[in-house]
Amino acid sequence: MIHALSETLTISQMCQQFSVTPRALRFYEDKELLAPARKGMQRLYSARDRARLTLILRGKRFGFSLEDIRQLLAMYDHSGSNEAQLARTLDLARDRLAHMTAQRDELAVAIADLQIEITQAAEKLAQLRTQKV
Amino acid sequence: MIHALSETLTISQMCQQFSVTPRALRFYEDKELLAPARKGMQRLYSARDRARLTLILRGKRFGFSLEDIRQLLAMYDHSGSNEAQLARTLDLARDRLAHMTAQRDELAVAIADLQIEITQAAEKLAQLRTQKV
DNA sequence: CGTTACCTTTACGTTAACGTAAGGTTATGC
DNA sequence: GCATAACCTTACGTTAACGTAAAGGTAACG
Repeated sequence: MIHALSETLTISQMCQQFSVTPRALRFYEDKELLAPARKGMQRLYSARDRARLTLILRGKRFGFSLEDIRQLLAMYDHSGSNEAQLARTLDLARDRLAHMTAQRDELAVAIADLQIEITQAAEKLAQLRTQKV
Repeated sequence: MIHALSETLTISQMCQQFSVTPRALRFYEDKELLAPARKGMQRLYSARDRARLTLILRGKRFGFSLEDIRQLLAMYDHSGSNEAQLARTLDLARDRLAHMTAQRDELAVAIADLQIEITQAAEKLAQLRTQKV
């Protein structure tokens, strides 16, 4: 059987792949964002753990707190298979989505602004250089 | 003369307009992100200060540190009117731009992912509700 | 059998970005 | 003329997200 995707990684292998420290991974576990399996004392990270870590790091880049991310992950788990849970979780997801689209829109504006600044600065620099000649 | 845009605001007026605390404004000043004028001891914030604060808060929403933002603001000042300064500043701006466009692209992916999750969750919820009937 | 590599836990230290409390100044209303 | 509001400075406290050091277990290698 081929099980490449279900292969499990040690903590140092994870650190290499994701460019994080062991301390960070243990910290995320402590905060209940990850829950790797154990072989004796040793942590073993599954494909699911890797997927979760991807989401964790992504969330961080978007300025979410670890607590925010923990809730998001709970949603990706659709952990509440009962109706009330699922409804609450869906609300939270829609909030996040609104937040992210707002962020995307603002980011577009910021990028445009910055591009204008860059163009102007580049022109000014070109002027300074031709004047020298 | 009409000078509505050059009117100056007190710290509490600033706090209202931008939904920040006085402590935050003083903190930003301490870190050299703002430098409002003074009338005696009292801070007076100009239109330029307001523009800078807008950029500060925007930067924060994008996960930049205050130190990052301080450098960005120095760029918006095009403070180095000498060639070397301007060139360095332009490099920094292009770095930021690259970072922001990367962030935008990743955000687009994340939004798409989340939308799929939401759709699936919504369907599941609908099922749960029709089953009840 | 020792040491090297990799893992573990516990626990105190650190940085950023403010919060909060204490104590003092200035303008305004009554 | 004094209290109230709005400002100020100084300084210690707090939270998040780890860093780092200490002390120890285990498996393989020579």
